[in-house]
Amino acid sequence: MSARTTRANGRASRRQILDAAAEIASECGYQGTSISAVSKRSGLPNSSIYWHFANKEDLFTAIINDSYEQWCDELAASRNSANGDGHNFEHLYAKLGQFPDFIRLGLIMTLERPPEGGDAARQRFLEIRRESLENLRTALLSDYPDLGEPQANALAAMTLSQLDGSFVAAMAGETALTPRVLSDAVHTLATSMSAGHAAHVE
Amino acid sequence: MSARTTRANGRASRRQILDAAAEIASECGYQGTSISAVSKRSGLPNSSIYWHFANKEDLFTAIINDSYEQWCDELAASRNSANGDGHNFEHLYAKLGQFPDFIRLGLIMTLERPPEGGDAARQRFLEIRRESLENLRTALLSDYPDLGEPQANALAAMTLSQLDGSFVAAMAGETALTPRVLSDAVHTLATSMSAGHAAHVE
DNA sequence: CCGTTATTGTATCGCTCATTCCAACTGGAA
DNA sequence: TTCCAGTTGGAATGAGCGATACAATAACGG
Repeated sequence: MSARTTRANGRASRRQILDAAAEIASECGYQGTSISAVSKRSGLPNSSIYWHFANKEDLFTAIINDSYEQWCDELAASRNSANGDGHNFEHLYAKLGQFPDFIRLGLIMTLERPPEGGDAARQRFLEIRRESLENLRTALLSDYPDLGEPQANALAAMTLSQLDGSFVAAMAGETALTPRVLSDAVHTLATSMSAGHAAHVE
Repeated sequence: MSARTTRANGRASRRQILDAAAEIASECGYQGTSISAVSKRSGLPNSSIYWHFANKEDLFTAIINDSYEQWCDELAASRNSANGDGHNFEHLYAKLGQFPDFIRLGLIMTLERPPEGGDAARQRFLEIRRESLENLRTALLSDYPDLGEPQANALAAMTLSQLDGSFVAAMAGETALTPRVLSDAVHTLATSMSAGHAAHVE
């Protein structure tokens, strides 16, 4: 009489599809990822993909959500295992250096015009971005209490875009930006913008 | 007896194709741009495109070169008309805010895996990036002579990636990053990394 | 005028795309 | 055993892709 439990095989297949699709999508973007390629890499037929996901757009939304969730879990785990003290930007930069799938895919989708007839996946990524921006803002205000509201907003935006930019730089094969250099820069700007240096943002 | 002058119509057509292709490509990326779409927007038939360019890859290389050249000309012109004094990062940031086609397209192509069988267009964009990085480096050293070589390298890389990142931020609809804020940040970092503050880069 | 060359128009190829259809199989519930 | 929902196999569909072939035109030099 209990609610029918979902078939174990079904969940496993969904996972296989998501893993395969995330790999391909983060390399090839939305337009460059074909359903048949996902089918081939996941080992499951075309029809299984369309049984688990309504269409390509729905699959991509799921990829972003799933990959983001995985990355958040990893971040939390590694933060707990290491020094559990306060916010550590160097740690964040280092973790991003592992190129989580959802960021590469999300950046491509941010830059590309959304496919006509639905842009749920892109919107979901932008939502994650806004959440991250807010997290950065509060983290900065907590680490640098002398920072004013407008300065914190500007610095959070700059930090996020610096993260995006260093991701691009890594993809371009440039190597000058280490996590250390980047986190030091945030510190320099934060202290400079605190207190008497308000001229940075009017 | 003079070398046969190229037909006027030919050059005009090439220009129409490049303009149409640049618009579409910067919005849709490599995979998302179809030859027939370029044909439709440029008003010229399919065969004309393949007469002017060897294939899709060749067309994209031409787009990047052409759009980059146009942008450089505009930058130089507006720099001459305004204050012709030294390097002005705020001016550069403002000019980039006009979203030149080659950057949006170049960023997409940097993030996407190159299409198999040739990645000339992407390589050309990466070459432009390296040139820009070098230009930034010498500009920084000229504006801040106390900056050491390694500091200038790191700061140039950070500035370039900051440019990329703020481009992404603009595409994501975020508005906190003004040219003024960004150029002030470069100044803060440059002065902080000059002279006695060498701890930033070891 | 002619002939040559540059460019366009149209049709077509073989292929892959996203999506759909449906028959087959699977495993628990009745 | 029977039944049925969940899931897979595999083929089909219609559209669009990049690219090519080739006749038709347009402009120029002679």
